[in-house]
Amino acid sequence: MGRPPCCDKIGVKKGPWTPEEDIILVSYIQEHGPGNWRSVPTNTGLLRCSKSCRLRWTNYLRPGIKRGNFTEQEEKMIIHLQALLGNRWAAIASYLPQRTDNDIKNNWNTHLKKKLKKLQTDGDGENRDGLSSPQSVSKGQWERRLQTDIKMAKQALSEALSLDKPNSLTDSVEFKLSHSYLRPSSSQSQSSIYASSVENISRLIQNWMKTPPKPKTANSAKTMTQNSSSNTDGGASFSNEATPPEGFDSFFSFNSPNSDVSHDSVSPENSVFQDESKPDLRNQVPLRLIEKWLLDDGSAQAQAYDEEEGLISTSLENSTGLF
DNA sequence: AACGCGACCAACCGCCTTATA
DNA sequence: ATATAAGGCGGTTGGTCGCGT
Repeated sequence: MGRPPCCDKIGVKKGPWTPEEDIILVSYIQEHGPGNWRSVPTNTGLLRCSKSCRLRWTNYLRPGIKRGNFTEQEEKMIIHLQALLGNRWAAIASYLPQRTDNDIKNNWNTHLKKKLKKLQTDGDGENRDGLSSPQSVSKGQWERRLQTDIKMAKQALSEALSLDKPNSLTDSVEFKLSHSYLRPSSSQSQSSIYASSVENISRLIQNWMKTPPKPKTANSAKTMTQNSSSNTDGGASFSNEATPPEGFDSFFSFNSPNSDVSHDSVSPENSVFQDESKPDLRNQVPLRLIEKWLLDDGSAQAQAYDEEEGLISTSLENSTGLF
């Protein structure tokens, strides 16, 4: 037979999450780690299906998520990646570690699609800035995708072959960055990571108890989220009535104001979670590969790319006309 | 003040793939 | 090998908010 049944669909709550539910979920994940979503509703008493719990975690509660407006840099990157990968939001999100696929998808549907459309009508479909028009994108899209897939496969293979011996690849900056979470310092095992976060969450709960949200409200969660999304810093997600508890502050303070898309903004703790909920970067094309590809694709005049940030900075510079 | 409308976004839905008994 | 549930993903929906009239 198959697996045991997940969660019976009877009495499953739907709709916006309340702060209480959020805290329960976060506390549980702090203790047990993400994964095994099937057991989450039963173990926490949450009247939510496992799918809903997972979604809430990955799209909202997971540490390291940056909320609020997208930067130009991010938008440009999304546009390029969308042209490259199509509507594969999860894949696109893997290159924007602080953004969720849902976020990117929403941003695309509400902003970027219009921007591109406007650009297309304004520029009469002309390619002024090196950014591919939708037509030109679809024209060579499959060819490009194939090319990318081949590169991905090659890269994955070369990494797999070189895993056992340190070499130039493993010495590279991006390798260190994307693998740093695999080598936690001896003083910081995974369990201790969770433990420290448990402290945070308990403080969070204490503070939250002091200033409980107004009971009304199917909107309390919504209020939280809306406030947080208007906060371009991202991070803490409490309404103004309930001032951000200090625990929350430290727990969700992964996003420095200028840490837009950089990999190294991922803290070790963050990485532990991201390791679970984001695609493993080892299996992704290194950013630089995509970067180079985009450079080839978008603009022949772009020569160098930013070593520090690992972004598609230079090629994207060429599409500043968009914004 | 009331209404309409569009923008925004969290959450749901349904399908597909993967894992497991 | 097969059936079935979990997990993952993209598309869509529905509630809320802000702005203009």
